[in-house]
Amino acid sequence: MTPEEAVAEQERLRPSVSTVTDPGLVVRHVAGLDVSYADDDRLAAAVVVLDAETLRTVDSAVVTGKADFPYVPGLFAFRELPSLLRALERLTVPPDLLVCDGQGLAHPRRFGLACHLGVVTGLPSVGVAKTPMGRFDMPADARGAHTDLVDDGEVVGRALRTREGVKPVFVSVGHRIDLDRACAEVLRLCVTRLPETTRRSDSLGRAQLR
DNA sequence: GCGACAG
DNA sequence: ATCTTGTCGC
Repeated sequence: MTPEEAVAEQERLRPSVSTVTDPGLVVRHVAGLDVSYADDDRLAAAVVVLDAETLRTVDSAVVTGKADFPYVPGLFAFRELPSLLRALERLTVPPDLLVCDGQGLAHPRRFGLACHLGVVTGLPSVGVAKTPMGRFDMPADARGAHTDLVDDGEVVGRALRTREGVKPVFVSVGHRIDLDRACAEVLRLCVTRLPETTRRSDSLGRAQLR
């Protein structure tokens, strides 16, 4: 797939994104997804499923593969999506929400990895990124404090303080969820700066490469 | 033309 | 993404 075709694919799928939360949505099992890279072109896609209440890991899956698409800002999903989908297929416990390592709507074409993964799977999803794709004012110090993440005049997400005294993370809607709920779900997954879903999938993936 | 640009 | 344990500070 060429970069041009990838962009066309994003524009084709983008209209399917929903920012509405199903009134009956109960998030009991949350999946965290992440991809780790080796020195060569090998990679490991990992997904863990946590009990949202206790934060216990109730399921996980890892797959190895090759990076067949280069890292291009704005086309990040095309590098990680194929392997992440393979890992998701291996789960036994079906997740109610996907927490992705990257942006959702906070993307130049409003279709980051979290949106892509959400639309393709049909599952609610949120993006949690460590660096912003847009401008923001620093939120207050308290855990839970947040400010708008703005790109091109639009509010595309939030800078969320998940822990006092540390840099905020950047939350944006992926699919089938609203921004308030997305932030609430992310916050309850945070013991340290990053959600437990992200931390555990990250360590599972890098362990697989060893 | 120059800088920006998730992981 | 990746290189990476102990250590400084509140």
